[in-house]
Amino acid sequence: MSASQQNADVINLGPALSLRGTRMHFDRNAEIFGEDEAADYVYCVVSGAVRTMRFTSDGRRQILGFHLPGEVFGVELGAKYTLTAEALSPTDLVIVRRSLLEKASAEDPRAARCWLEYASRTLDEARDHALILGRKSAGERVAAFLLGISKRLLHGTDFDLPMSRADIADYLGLTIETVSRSFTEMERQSAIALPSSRHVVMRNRSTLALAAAA
Amino acid sequence: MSASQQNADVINLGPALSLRGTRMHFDRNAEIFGEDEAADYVYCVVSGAVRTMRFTSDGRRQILGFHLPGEVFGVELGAKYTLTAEALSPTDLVIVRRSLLEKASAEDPRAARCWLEYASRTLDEARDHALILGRKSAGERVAAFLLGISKRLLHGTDFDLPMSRADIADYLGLTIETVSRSFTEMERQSAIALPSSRHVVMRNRSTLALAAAA
DNA sequence: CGGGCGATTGATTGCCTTCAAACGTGGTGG
DNA sequence: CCACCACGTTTGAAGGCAATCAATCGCCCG
Repeated sequence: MSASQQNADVINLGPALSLRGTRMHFDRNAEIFGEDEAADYVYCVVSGAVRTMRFTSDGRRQILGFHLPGEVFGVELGAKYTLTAEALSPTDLVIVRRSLLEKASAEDPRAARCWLEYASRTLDEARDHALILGRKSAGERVAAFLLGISKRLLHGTDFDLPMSRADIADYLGLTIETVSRSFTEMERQSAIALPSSRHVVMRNRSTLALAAAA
Repeated sequence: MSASQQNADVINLGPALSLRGTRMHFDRNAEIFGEDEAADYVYCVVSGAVRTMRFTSDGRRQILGFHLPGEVFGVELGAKYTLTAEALSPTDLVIVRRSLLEKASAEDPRAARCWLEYASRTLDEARDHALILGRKSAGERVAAFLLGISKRLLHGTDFDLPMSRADIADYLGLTIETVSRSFTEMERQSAIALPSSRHVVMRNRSTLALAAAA
């Protein structure tokens, strides 16, 4: 499948930072780590997908990010995780002790740089997310979401969404129904096609980009 | 005024990371740095206050954070700033070359740790902000904002807001009118008093905490 | 005293949520 | 093998919360 079989149990944080780890499996909806747990590991998705999220005291959920195959997550800078991670579907991960990452960074400035760049990207994404949540309409949010996701897992013209409408809604600060209606509307505009609810065909990227108004 | 006069031109990123810098002044609404500029400096507010923000292509503004006296901002991990910073009022800052910070971190692991902890806090705040923007009502947002701000600049029972209703609105993803109505409502509930539009008296913190529903 | 800007308040609109029902699909057990 | 059930999704109708439009107020400064 993958070009490099030897990368099976290796996390790649950049050109100068590869770490050998352990393979683990998580069932759908299984918790990978929880808020306030010691942040002793970093993770890389091999197959499946992951959501990270935070909750209000009365149980409302905000999804902060999705993590797709090849992507790293759980790299916290503080001592504890400040969010919760769950598997969206049956998921294989590589986990690496955080201490190994810190050791590598201490020894090699280039490795430390990779780590910083990773953190930088995370922060940048959080800021874009705030812009979407604070200042965009429902249609714009969904369009932006589709563009962002498609950039990460598009092969050819179409792809499968690894998450439900409920997950998308909790990521975009909307309801399931509004997400569904927005999908239908994008389809009506021929920006996408939806042969099934999880399968998205990109029909007109520029229409989508226009609708995202980023 | 301040307890320690000798700290005048020093940025304090933590117990093990103090750096001597240069004092600078910015007028109200002056740009301190802009998106895509080289992130060559880090900043600390001496007096006044600062907003950091990002824009949509059609000009809508999302304020990402406010920075009050004693607080550090502009510590980017990547090569360029990914946001814009402006002075809320006539503001004095201490600026330090980023290279000095990097040098200190390379030489002293404790200094590097301070830097990490700073970045960690920034990311944590961004996540809380996403939760507020995505999943809270107008009243909850304003209550959470007042609690957060008061924790940072409360002396006794009251404080002065350094920012306008428009700034608060763009921070909370609301309109000026909605922010104003929420303030009035909090006042009606005796959670706060507003002798003038910028001056807030904390009357009942627990009412506010209840309204914030965090 | 007049002008300008920010804040408040009121009236109305509209977008998204809520409530409700139907649809489709995948899985299970009869 | 098919019927049935559970769950996720879609669609429809109604309601509500915040946005928009608009007018007034208050304050600072000229």
